[in-house]
Amino acid sequence: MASEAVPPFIEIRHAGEHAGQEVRVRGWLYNLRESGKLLFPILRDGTGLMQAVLFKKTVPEAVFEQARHLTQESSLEIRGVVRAEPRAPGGFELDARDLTVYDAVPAEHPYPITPKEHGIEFLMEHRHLWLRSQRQVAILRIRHQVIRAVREFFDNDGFILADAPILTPAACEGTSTLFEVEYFGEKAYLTQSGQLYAEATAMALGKTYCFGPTFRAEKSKTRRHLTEFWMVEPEVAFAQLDDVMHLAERLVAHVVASVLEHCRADLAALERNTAPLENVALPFPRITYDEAVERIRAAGGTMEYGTDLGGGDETILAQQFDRPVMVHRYPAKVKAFYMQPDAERPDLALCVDMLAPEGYGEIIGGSQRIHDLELLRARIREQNLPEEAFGWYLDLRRFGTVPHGGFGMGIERVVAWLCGIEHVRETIPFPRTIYRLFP
RNA sequence: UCCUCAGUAGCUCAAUGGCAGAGCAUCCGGCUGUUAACCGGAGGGUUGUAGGUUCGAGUCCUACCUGAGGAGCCA
Repeated sequence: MASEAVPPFIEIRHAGEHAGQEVRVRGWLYNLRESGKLLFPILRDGTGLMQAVLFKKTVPEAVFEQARHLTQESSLEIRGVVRAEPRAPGGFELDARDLTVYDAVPAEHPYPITPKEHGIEFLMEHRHLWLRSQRQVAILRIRHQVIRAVREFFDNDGFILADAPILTPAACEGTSTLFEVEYFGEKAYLTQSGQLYAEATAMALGKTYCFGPTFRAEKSKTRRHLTEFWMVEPEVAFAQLDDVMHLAERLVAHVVASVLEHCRADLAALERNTAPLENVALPFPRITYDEAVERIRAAGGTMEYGTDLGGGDETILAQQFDRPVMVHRYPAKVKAFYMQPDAERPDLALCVDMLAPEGYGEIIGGSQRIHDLELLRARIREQNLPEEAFGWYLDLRRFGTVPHGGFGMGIERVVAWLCGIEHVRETIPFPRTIYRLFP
């Protein structure tokens, strides 16, 4: 091998495998400390952080001078020898021989996000840069793992991915507000759920799921709401409410276990106490709506029977369990038109909400669907929904209808819970909230 | 939509109705092991906008704008 051979580029996460070797690392300057004739640049490459050491006498004079003036987030490449260093964060350090700058951030316009504190408005305004911080990187890695685990779960269980359209002709549920768009002279709406379409694909494929963005134009302004969020929605032919609940708890248990297995370092970076996550094992507790109301009242809540659970009620209830709890059989009148009534108590819907522990609220909502044609038509009329718009949906009950059911799981709420963070806005790269459409 | 709170240097925040300040960031200098390094120095302001009260307003009043927290609704 020629003595002039250029050393290979390595990712920082693999630095430990190259101890004693000369390598090149490229990335962005995370921080730079100076101590006389020593420079300590910390490089960030998306896979980790690594500190390099530049001695004034072991690198060319011009290189040292240039490095001394480097500003935060300048992009660069460092050639050097990897050395085990117990004091370094990753356990390894780079003894620099040379340093090449790709782009020096000008001092007149320094990188706005400094290592100190910032307010949320400023950070949101600079979301495109905020993503580079260690905390955001850790959250996005966990989001990636959640999505990977969800798809792995369904794919390994015989489900077929069959995505629903994002542009739709009418409301899936009459209640929520929709974003309206102009569609070649007609009105169209951004989907708020792929469920109705998933029912059609389930009749074709048996077990299906769709996974994509959904939109709600509600003026909700809380830590649990985005106007654009990602939802995974399985739908299963022949499934009844018990099957839906069992599927939901198996999915959540798998996702939690997968994140615990693959994201230890990221959870640690977020200072997430993983003990509550370790508890998440099957089976999850199941209580009826009636029991939930009793428990909430006994715990000092003031909810009225017959209404939906509020955010505070959910927290009171979830605090009584060490893992997610499933609340089933809500009063039919507070739930969607397509939910199958309980045969023994027709005023109740065969539905289930899963509440995450630690006050993270509802992460799953699902039900057994009405499969009887006449009952479904009656419900559509009762809710004053346009029957003609649901013609294709009613067809599913005209041609070999069977009991079926499914649920929707909000990815951002699951990620927020697993990360132990306050607000869902940090769980998606570019959040859309009622008052923010930028960047 | 409703309720509450906040807007002062690039950022995070101080300033009894009486001279607009500090830390970080940036620039200059010092230091051969720094860990949000440290030490010394410099530059940096139409106090969100428009009115009003007052001898005097960052501070009090009114309206508006922007943002945050919460409620309702939801995943």
